[in-house]
Amino acid sequence: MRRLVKRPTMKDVARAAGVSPMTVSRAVSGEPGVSPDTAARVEQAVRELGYQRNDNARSLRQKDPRTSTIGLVVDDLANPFYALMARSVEDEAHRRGFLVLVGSTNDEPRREREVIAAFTARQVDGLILVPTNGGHGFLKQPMEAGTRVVCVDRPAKGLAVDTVTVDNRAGAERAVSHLLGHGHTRIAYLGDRFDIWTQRERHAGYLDALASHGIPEDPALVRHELRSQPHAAAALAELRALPCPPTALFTTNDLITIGVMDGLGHPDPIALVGFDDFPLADRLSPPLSVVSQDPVALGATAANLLFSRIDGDRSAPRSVVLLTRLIVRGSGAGGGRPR
Amino acid sequence: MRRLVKRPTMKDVARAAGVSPMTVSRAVSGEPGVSPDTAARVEQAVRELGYQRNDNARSLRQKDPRTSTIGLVVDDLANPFYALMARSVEDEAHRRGFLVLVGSTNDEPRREREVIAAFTARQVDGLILVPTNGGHGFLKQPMEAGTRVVCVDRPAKGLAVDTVTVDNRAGAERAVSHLLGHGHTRIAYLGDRFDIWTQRERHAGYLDALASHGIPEDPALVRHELRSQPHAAAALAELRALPCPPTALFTTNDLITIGVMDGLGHPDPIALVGFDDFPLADRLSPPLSVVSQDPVALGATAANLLFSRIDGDRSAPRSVVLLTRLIVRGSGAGGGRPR
DNA sequence: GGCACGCATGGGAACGTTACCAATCCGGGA
DNA sequence: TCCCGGATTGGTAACGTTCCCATGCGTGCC
Repeated sequence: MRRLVKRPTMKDVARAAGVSPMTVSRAVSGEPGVSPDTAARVEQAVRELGYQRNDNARSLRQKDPRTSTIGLVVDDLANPFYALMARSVEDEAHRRGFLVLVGSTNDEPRREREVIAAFTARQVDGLILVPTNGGHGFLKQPMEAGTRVVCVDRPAKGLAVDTVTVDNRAGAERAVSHLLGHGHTRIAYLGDRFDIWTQRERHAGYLDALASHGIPEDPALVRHELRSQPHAAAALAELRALPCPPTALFTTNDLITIGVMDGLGHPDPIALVGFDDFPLADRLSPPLSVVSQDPVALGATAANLLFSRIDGDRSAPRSVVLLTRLIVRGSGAGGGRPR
Repeated sequence: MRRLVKRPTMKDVARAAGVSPMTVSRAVSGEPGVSPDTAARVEQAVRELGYQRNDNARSLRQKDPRTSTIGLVVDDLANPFYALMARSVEDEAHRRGFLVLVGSTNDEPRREREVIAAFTARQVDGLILVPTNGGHGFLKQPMEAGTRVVCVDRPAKGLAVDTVTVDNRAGAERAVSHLLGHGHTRIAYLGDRFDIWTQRERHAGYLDALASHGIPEDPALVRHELRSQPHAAAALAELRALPCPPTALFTTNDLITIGVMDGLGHPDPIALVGFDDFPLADRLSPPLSVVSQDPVALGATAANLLFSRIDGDRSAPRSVVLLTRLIVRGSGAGGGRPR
C-alpha cells in the first residue's frame, strides 16, 4: 500500500541530466545563459522524472517576494452576483498568471478575519475584498508589508484603499422616481440588513426620490433587515394588511425581489421595481423592471486596480463608481392586467 | 514613498522576546514544552511586531507535507450550479482549516491543464475536479506524489478516482416519460455539447424513455451542441418550422431551458421539461417542470471524499451517485391556457 | 602572442520555518 | 550528598529553490 513516490526535486533532475541544480533552475525557469543542448538534456530529464517546480519554495527564496496569488473575499460565493464577480476576477488573474484563493464571510467580521489571516499567512500578493461591517485594523500590518487591498461592492470603514462600487443611491432614486412617475405615492421600501453599506445607500436614494417629489416619508412603509425570501414575503403580507397599504414596492436586492414575488398574485395591482437584474426577469408576469448593475465589470475593475497596485502603483487610493441602469419592463406601472 | 516594512520573522520575534527562534516556533504553533511566562513574552512580542507565521515556509519544512490547501476546478465559476457547489466545498474546507484555490476551465482541456499545473506547483493537498473531455495523464505524477483527486459532476475518462455524479440518465428518462405520460409522442431533445458526459447520459435517458414506450426515435427532433441561449432559441425556431413539429421539448440544462423559453409564447401549446431547477421556475407561465439536482450535496459529498483521502484513506476508488428529482409544476402537460 | 571579454556553468549561502538532538536546570529519592 | 528524570530551551541542519559570485573556456582584438 505504500506507493507514495517522493516528488522529484531539482537535485534529482540535475543528477539525471548530469548538470548542477543551478543549471536546472535556470533551464526550468527559462532564464538566459543555458546552452541549447544543455537545456534539451534538462528538459528530457524533467519529462522522464515528471518533475514540477515547487512554486512555494521558489517564492520563498526569490528576491521579488511575489507568490502570484491573490485572495478574493466575498460575502457569499453562491450568490450569483458574487459568482459572476469571482469569475471575472479569476479571468483577469489567469491572464496574468495569478491564482485566486476564495473565501466567503457570510458577512461575519470574525469569519472575514479568519479568512484574511489564512490568506496573508500564505503570502498572497493582494486581496479583493467585499468588506463586512466590522473593523479592518488587522489589515494594517499586512498592508505595510506589501499586501495590496482593493474593496469592491462596498467601502470598508476607515480603510484608505482603492474601492469600486456602483451608484447605489442614484440607482435607487431613479427606481423610486420611476414609480412616482406612474402616480404612486405610497411606495414601500423593502431592504436587507441596514448595517450593509449598499442598503443604507439605496435607502437614502429612496428618501431622495420621495423628497424631490414632495412626498413625506411614512415609516410604516419602510422595512429593513429582510435577510431571506420568507422574511421578504412576510413583510409584504404585513404591508398589505395596513389600513392604507402601499400601491408600489421598491425591493433592494434580488433575493428580496424574488421573496416578494412569491406573495404577489397573477396579476397583482401592486407595482414593483427591484434592485439587481436576473435571468428570466423579463419572462415574469408582469415583466420585472429592475435597477441592474454589472458584477463582471465590478470584478474586472477591482482586479485591474489590484494588479496595477501589485505592479507598483503607489498613487493615492482611488474610488471608482460604476453606473447602474434602470431597465423598464412593465412591473413599475402596477395594476397589471391578465394577458 | 519607500515605506515598505519587511515582514517580521521568527528571528525578529525571538530577539524582541529574548528567546530563541525555536521557542517562538513552539509558542506560535501552540506546541507543548513552553513555560507559561515564556509563552506570554512571545505572545507580547508577536503582538508588538504584528508577526504572522509564514505558512508557505512552514509547510516546506514540516515533516507532514501538507499545505492545507485544495484546488477546485470547475467548468465555469459564474454558472450558478457550480457557484453553489463551490460554496459548499469552501464551507467543508473552512471547517477543516483548509483554503480553496479556484479555477474555471471553460471546458477547454488546455486551460484545465494549465490551472491544475499551477495548483500542483503550489503543492495543493487535493483537487476537486469537474473534468473536461481531454486526457488526464498529466495527473499521474502528482497523484503518485500524494495529491488526492476527486471528480464531481462527471467522471474523467480513464482516471480511477472517487467520483460523485447524479443519475443523469434516470432523471432524463423520468422527465421524458412524464411528457409521454401526457400523451406527447413527438418530443424534441435540445442538448448542449455532446462531448460532455452528462449530456450523453441525458440523451441516453431520453432514448430509454422513448424505447420503453415503443416510440421510434426521430433524428429530426434531436439537437446537440446548443452552447448558448441564442443557439437554443434558434434550434427551437427550426423545430417549429418542421413539417411535423414536436409537441413537447426536453432541454438538458438550465441555459438551454431559458434560451428556449425566450422563443415560447404566453401561452404556448408546446410542453417543456428541463434539466436543472432555478429560482422563479415556479413563477413562469406555465410553471416550469424540471429535473432538479442538488449542487450543494454534490460539493459536500466530493469534499468529504477528498478529505477522507487526504486523511489517509487508501481504499479503492468509490463512485457516488446522487439522485435527481422530477418536480412537476405544469409545463409538462403542454397546451397551456391563458389565465 | 597575450590579454580582456562574454558566455556557460557551478558552489555556497540564504529565504523562514521545523525536526532532531543536546544542554541546562530543577526537585526528589537512594 | 549525589544521581536521575522530566521539563524547558537552544543549536544545527534541512526543506527546495534562487541569488551572488567565482570559475573555466573559447574568441576577438591590439
